[in-house]
Amino acid sequence: MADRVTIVDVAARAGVAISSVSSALNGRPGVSEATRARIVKAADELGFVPSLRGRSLSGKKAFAVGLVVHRDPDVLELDPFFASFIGGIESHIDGPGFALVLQIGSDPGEMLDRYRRLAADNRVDGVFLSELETDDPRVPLVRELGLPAVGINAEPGFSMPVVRQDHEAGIRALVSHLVDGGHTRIAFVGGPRHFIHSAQRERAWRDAVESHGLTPGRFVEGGFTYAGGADAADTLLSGGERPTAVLCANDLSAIGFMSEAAHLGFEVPRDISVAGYDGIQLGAYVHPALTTITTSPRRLGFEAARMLLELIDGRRVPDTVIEPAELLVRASTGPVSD
Amino acid sequence: MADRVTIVDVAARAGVAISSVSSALNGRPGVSEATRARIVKAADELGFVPSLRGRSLSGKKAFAVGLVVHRDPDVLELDPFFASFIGGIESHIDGPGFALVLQIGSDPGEMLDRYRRLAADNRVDGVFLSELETDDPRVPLVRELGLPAVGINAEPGFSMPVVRQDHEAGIRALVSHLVDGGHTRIAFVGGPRHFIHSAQRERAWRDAVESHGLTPGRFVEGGFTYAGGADAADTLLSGGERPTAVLCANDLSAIGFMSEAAHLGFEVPRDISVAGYDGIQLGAYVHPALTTITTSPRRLGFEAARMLLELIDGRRVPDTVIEPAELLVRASTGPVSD
DNA sequence: TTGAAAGCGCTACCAA
DNA sequence: TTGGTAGCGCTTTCAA
Repeated sequence: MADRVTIVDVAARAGVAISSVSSALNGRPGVSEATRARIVKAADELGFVPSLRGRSLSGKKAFAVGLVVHRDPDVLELDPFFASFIGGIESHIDGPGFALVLQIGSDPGEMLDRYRRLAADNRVDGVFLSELETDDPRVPLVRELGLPAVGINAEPGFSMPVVRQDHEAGIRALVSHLVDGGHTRIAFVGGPRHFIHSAQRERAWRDAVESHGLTPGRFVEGGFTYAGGADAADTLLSGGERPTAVLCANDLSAIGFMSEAAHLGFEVPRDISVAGYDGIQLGAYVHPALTTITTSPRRLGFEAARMLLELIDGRRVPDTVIEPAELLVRASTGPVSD
Repeated sequence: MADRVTIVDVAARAGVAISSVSSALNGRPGVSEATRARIVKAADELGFVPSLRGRSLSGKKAFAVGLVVHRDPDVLELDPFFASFIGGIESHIDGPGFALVLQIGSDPGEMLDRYRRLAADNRVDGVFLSELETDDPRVPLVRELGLPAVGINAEPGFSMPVVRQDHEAGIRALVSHLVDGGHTRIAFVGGPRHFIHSAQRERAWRDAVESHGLTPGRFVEGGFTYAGGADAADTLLSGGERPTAVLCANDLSAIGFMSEAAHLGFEVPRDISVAGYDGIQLGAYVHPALTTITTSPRRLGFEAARMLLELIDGRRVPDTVIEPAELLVRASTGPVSD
């Protein structure tokens, strides 16, 4: 490995001072066009790449952003969100030369410490807060740490900049689709209620059903997992008043629900319509193909990154709303048959 | 945010030179016990956290390792490997104060550039190379860049340190289990052949089947995906000589295979036994529960991290072999019935 | 417009 | 055993 080319080498080659090189290469004023051109040429010839470390040390920036995923790897295994979300983040931060520091952990206590260490080490210039919970302790923490942060899918009026994808329209469209099909008993398989996005979906379901003059059906917690969805099927399909349709808070629990329903001898959608939320690939392949509401994690990641980099630059950023999640009707929902 | 506490502050408080502080806090010799104690006390009282940047700049280390996932986020969506693998990496690097820089990308050309940039920026001190392919261009690249690297599941005798989990024993056990059940036509649904781990599994299947004096059944490419597994079912179950058992190169394609088989009117395992490879959670919940070979991505991550940090420290490390992948018999395989 | 020099926070070397 | 100091590579201020 050849010795690293430094700003000193460039300055020497261009016959100028290093400060001029710095100014020229960073597009700062105070350098004549001729000099700038000469410096750029020298830098090119030498293959100069500014040292991140030098820049960090003097500029007090890490040129990195952090994402702490608070989730057990086993549960994460089937999660459709993060891979795309991270892809979206990177598609934005790459240009400005930022990198993503990722941490995965399941211990709740330790999680806050991870943010503390990221901040103490100046490892990152800002963080993303996803899977927000009500009274999420990370919110006061990042504030205390002075760590720029962007929240994902929090409520409007949240105490930090937020990027959000509207869920209500999609759920409303789904419920309308079901009501149009003659459904009156529409149940809900929710995620853990302490998650904001979980609660949001439940509320949207209630509101949408009520807006049609109906009473919301039964609610069962499905924990966002395949097994939880299957358990919910056991519960909802055994009891007396069976729903004719069920909306699950995510696709994975909907697929678990369908599988268990089939196992119990019910046919989807003839005996019960099932819908999910997320729009994961798998939903297109299961039998019957899953009706769902398609979200845009990649887009959320991209916008979150854009906002975070602006925050880091010291600018104020308004909340961002991306295109709403959309209803995608496939084969797992249909009209009531009796 | 209060001003950062620096080594200068600690030195002032302890009434010593900063060089002594550095030595004392880094456990280097040349400091008396009394002085060391005084310095530690001062550092504690001040809440001193050494600046990563300062250390990086002067020590020429980034205190970070990199993982570039070369995969389309949509495909990654259901991948069981990376979340656990990353969890394993972190459980080791946390202590030494390293962080993980993650990049996800699907563009093959761009991927090599990512490694180049990670190296040029000195963003990381080393990288993990997973999902190795035959003649993988990353291998010469990291060598050229002088970037320490650890390979995951490559062949013995690979040109860089490797951590490996034996797959042969598990596949042999599975094939024995099938042969014991009277199966003679055992097909294989493979992953893309350019992947080393994919080719390994295929070869192990061939060897195991032949070791029982049988001829390997048909081979179909399932692309490691649910849809690919389903397509493979279409192919294998329609033709004349149907296999009585099929081994899929990963669980996801096995689950797709089972789903499509059911859809085509076949019952698993009565009409055909199906087995996967990986041991993902989902396999426990599908109907029938999937027989599979359980791998240890978390353990691979942990060992890979340990090796990489040693490499970074300039030590030579021998290849590591973790406990072999194990056969887990569930309900999707059974004796031949006719 | 240009250049010199002072940091940024740390490590490591060399003298005292 | 201690302390002083020269880097590490850059940004930024201040003179020239």
